[in-house]
Amino acid sequence: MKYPFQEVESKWQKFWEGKKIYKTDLSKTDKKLYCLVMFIYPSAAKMHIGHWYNYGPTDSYARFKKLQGFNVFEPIGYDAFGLPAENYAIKTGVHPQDSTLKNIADIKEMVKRMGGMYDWDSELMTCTPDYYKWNQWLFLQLYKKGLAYRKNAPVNWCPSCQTVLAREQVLSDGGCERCNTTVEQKNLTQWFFKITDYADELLDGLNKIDWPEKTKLMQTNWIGKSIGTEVEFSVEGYDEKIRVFTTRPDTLFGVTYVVFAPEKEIVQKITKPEFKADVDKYIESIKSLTEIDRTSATKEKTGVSTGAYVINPINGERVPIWIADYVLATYGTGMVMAVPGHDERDFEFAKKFGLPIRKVILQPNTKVEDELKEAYTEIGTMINSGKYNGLRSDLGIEKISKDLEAEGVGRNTINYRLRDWLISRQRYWGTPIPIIHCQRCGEVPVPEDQLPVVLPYNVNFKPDGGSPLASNEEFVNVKCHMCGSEARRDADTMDTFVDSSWYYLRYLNPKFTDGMFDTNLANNWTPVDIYVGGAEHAVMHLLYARFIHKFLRDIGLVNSDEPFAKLVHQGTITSQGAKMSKSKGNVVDPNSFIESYGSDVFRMYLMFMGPYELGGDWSDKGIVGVDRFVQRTYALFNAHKNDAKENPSKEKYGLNDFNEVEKSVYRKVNQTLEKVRTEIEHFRFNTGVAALMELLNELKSLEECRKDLQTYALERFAVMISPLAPHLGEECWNLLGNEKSLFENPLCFDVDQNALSVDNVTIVVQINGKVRSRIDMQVNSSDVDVKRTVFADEKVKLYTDGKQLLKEIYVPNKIYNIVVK
RNA sequence: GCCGAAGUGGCGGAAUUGGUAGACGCGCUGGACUCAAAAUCCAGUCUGGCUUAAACCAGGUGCCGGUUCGAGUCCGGCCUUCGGUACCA
Repeated sequence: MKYPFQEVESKWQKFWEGKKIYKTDLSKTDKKLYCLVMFIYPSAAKMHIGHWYNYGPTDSYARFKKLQGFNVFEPIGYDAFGLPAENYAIKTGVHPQDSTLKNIADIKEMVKRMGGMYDWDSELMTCTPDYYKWNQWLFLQLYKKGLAYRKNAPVNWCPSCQTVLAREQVLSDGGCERCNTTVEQKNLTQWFFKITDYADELLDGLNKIDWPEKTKLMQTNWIGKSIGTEVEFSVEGYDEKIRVFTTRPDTLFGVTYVVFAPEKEIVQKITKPEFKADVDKYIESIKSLTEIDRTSATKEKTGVSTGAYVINPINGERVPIWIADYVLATYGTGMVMAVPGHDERDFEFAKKFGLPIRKVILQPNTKVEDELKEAYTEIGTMINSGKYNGLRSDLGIEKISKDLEAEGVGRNTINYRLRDWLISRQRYWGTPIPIIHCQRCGEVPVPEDQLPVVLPYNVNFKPDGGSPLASNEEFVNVKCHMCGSEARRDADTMDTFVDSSWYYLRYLNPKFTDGMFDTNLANNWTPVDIYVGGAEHAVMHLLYARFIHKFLRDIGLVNSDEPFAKLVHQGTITSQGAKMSKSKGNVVDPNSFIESYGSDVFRMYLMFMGPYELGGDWSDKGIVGVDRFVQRTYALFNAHKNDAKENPSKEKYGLNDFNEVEKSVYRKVNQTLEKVRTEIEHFRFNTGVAALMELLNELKSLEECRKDLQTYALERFAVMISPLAPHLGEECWNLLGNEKSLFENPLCFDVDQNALSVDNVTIVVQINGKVRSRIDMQVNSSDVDVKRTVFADEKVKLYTDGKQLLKEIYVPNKIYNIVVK
């Protein structure tokens, strides 16, 4: 009889739902385990393969932990605000709220069909006022502490999405993270969250969390902490002093010019009249360049002289001021000292414009008079550096830095690459920013008791350059809370990454009305024990959430430093070598597989495909293998109906109770218990499934075993397979005659360590490193016995007779290596 | 350019601290069942050599070299692919 997956799956789904087996009692914190998967972005009505790959295995992990007796909390929800819904609305006229709610309903049905053990009482969606109210409240707390502020700055503008983007949301090729359109630079007044205040802590905290090294490294690089010195130069002919940031004060004697970012205001002031025309022309010319062109490291360097000079504080030398676009206005002071001898960029620039190159660091094993063919950027001996000559340059860094500080012309400084998080968006489908702009009072926060600022349903969300909310008079026009005069609401909405920065806290009680979330529960249940999601969030969501968590801790709402104790990235499933996308037409629809094989088979196949962290290219070639495995499993249990009732097994047996076949089965069952446990524990589902397949193969000899051992084996098999194929597992368990559901009464069998021991081992005999023979010995035979047996072996004799014995290495129970000449 | 990960049969992929390379599955080949097919079951399946066959021998984990009794695993130098990053001073 074929496994009737439709019937079985819906039966157990109804059972679980009816018994509320998914429900977690959060008041019990003993053996608590918060297993979280990144919530769903409901931009389409269907769950695609990527969702299944993310949620299925994670749910299996959660179920496995539940069977082990953990009090598992596994919630799910919807990251419901965002651009795709709004773009869809622009195209079709369907309101984002309507399409989103519809999508969520469809997705929810699919998630249930998958057999996820989600706590539906904790379900949340970010687009409801009772959720986003707390985004606004969070904003106000940040605002109070000066961590939410508005400034005019050059920002990334996506002309297609018609909104600004945070820097994290611009791809490395300059494209928009959502739509790939090349972003433009614009000077706009925008809202920022001051994540940079937490830069150091975000860096240090990485040491305390169990995350993939690669992800931590990405965050480290993104934060880009750089320790250096700010050196003050005076501008010749002006009272003005300028400061440059350098990590190499040891090369200060090698400065032959300085470079300002062209957009620095001071450029206008210090440029000599006869250079003005060229300078203006240059500034104009770079305006037409895109950010990518401008910052491309492969682009040839350009720049012009201003005709002005600064004085080098270390030696009083006069060096020219140039402007060049390779100096970024937004990093450090926007001005750098140029040391062409020891900096690649400066070298290239100096070569091109004929500026002097001075060697001040001597490369070991080279001569002072050797010409520099390229910039030497490593440590060496200081030369041409006055009283510092002969000093090792890394020591020179400290020494000069100290001396500059003593002279009052320098100080130690730390710079970060990290910028503040730009959170305002000129779009409709998001959280309104709780600020009003009063003609008299200026920026006024909406009082907390007036939250939420509700997102109006009726707006013109067509993109015409401005924020859609701005055209909704009813929304925008308000009286100032301070003075009562006419005011306008801020018409921007928040980046949806604000929503996802704290949702894991809200899950604990999404109906909580006394605050953002229940602090008691949060203190007991966070940090999240295991968090699973895509690596593409490494420097976006995963950085933002850490920042917000630390802020919430600082205002006393949580007591932990980090939101996610352990992080696992699932790999990406591609299709024909490319990311699945509608535009490429390579999207694989999981539904057809669910319909022909059922969700257990599909889930298990996704796990069996390969290492979870690796993902891979989709192919359905092997799914029949998993299906066969399921069919054989079902057939086996069907042939053993009520075995557990009729022939109950003991908890444990002695190996002496068995004949050889029984011993072998008993051992294999226990080896598999051990194997499956460690594999699932480490998210190595592929080898976990393989171990169960091996066991099933071994169980071919089950009929030759005594009846109670059959029960012993089958019960354990059912329990092991149930996290991976939950419906099948329950069904098998039930077929054996067990009355209580596995997930209703979690159960986990211990490994009989005695069964893991073996009587006999095969010892491989190598001669000069080549395998020449194998001998079977009793386990832990004495070295003498092993040696005697080895040398009695015909093949060994063949290779050793008449040869000189040089060496013997015996690795007990494994290998016997003989070296002969 | 820099940083990181990975290269193993026809395919997806296994291989504790260096210790029998190719688990498990797909595919393929042969057989059983069948009037026949599908499904299922059984056997075989890294490559080459020699064999009716088995046994045996040689080679083999991207390439070149090294360490070691022994290397997919460690070290040095390359090549390729995929992620991240892009003049951050």
